[in-house]
Amino acid sequence: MGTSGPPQDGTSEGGGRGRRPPHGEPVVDRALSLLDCFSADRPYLSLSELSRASGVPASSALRLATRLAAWGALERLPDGRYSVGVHLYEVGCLAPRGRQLRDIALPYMGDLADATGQHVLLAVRQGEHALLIERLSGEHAVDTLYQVGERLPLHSTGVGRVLLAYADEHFRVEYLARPLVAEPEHVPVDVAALGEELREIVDRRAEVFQRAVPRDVVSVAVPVFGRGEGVIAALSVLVPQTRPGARILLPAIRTAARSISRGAGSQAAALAPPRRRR
Amino acid sequence: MGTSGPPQDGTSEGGGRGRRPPHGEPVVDRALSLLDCFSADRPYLSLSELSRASGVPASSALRLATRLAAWGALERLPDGRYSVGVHLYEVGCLAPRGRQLRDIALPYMGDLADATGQHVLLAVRQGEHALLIERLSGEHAVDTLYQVGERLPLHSTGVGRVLLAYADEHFRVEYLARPLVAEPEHVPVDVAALGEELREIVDRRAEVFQRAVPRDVVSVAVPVFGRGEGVIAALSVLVPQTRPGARILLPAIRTAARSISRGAGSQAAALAPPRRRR
DNA sequence: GCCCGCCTGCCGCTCAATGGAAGGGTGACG
DNA sequence: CGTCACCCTTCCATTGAGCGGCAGGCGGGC
Repeated sequence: MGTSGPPQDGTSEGGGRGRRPPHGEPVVDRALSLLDCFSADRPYLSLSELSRASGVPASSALRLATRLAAWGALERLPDGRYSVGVHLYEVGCLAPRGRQLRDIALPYMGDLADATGQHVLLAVRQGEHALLIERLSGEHAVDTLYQVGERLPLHSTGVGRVLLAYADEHFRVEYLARPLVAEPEHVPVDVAALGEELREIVDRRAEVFQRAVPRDVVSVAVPVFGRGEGVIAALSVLVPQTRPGARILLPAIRTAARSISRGAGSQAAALAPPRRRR
Repeated sequence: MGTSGPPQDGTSEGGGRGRRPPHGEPVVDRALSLLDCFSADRPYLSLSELSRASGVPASSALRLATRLAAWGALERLPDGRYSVGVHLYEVGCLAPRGRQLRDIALPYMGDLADATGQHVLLAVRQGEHALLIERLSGEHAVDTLYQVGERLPLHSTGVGRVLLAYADEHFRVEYLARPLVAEPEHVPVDVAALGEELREIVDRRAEVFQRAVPRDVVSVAVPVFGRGEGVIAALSVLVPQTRPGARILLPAIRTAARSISRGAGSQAAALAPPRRRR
């Protein structure tokens, strides 16, 4: 409907030229917020789409996008639209918890995919989500569920629950404090039961998580430890529920996770670095 | 008082606090230049290393790095050093010519790796380099040569030459105009001969490139076309020169490249978008 | 033709960005 | 234990880089 009452109010005084925004947000943040407008569903955005999605005025969005494109964070297509640039992909590959972890894990994940014929997932925790670092699919795998680079909820996926169970207590308590809804079922989560389940995950060093939506699958997930101390990732195999006894896969998955741990540990300070300070 | 002269001179007054640099570079560029300091060899940098490598004063580097870290482009380790953050990896995965291309190509590359037992490479052109998007290694592959995310020279690699041969003429002429040195042999390149070779590459739709350093290998490379018009990538198999007749692999590689082309073409406007403007 | 939406260049007004100096902390060396 | 060297962080006066409303140009739909 009408104008949603933007904060113009009476400030219209004067020529209006060159008015700076009252709440100046740092330039860098605005530039980065442009990058957040892209998603797997929308890999191409025009300038005005970019401007609307980020809330940055068009002329400013153009200036920032031009800079980002000059560096290679964005690319401009012949039709004028923008997409994420390969240089950003290039730099992103240097993320130790991203591609480096993936490179270590890939061979073992491949073995698992061959042996089980199902989906094999590797995820790390990023803030309040589990980020899918890699997915390999065996021959008998069900339809695609998640895309690499996608975020999964911590409370209603196998890998997410493992990552949550091993997260530091402060974060875990805060996370459980707010209302959680299982996706995509849209059912509220019983926090007390989840807390108990998380304790059991730590005890068993594994999680077997069933879900009926969008498909009847069982996720068998285990933690991946980094040089002895913390959990750096979660590894999981996704099997259709029609196949009984997903649990018999556990030893194989554990073995693969241990191999990845060993590989990660042998890397220079890599994935679970020494702690000092604080 | 009034000396509005050059920055340094009247240092006595006010102690020279807060002098701005005469040639201010855009903030966004400086922030992004911090990201360029990381490399496969140096995935972890302290603040002062970051400051020295980028040329940004320490206090400014701290401010920028803090912002980048808040967004997830950087991560701060417990020991105070920085690394590239997973959120950047996440966004980088949305690069159509990066991960999307890789996802399309991976199955066919896997088949090639299984069938040949050698290294399979996929690269795109990024500016004046070939960027290695993916590498798969078969069982009999020689030692690792290149890392994913690494840049290769256009004039002295198999994939590079293919990408160069199919680049637009303007770029190609400019590229050949400057002195080229084959790496890592450090031998000047015969530009005339290279130009001729590039024409042959287009004729044959393939390149068979031998090199002795650092290892005796033959690269058999072919172009990957995107929806009919341009070349979007190059696909190559790397075989040791001890195995005769690398050429017999050509049909298999061509088939894989064609499959990738088909996959890329079926993607929405994806990799070789419609052209308008300019 | 007329309208609508998008991209782009323009330009005076500010305040966010700037970097030197200072403070605190840590480790190496003698 | 004192000295030195290096690193990270906070502080702050200064100022030009960033800002966004406006208008012109372009193209597509009706």
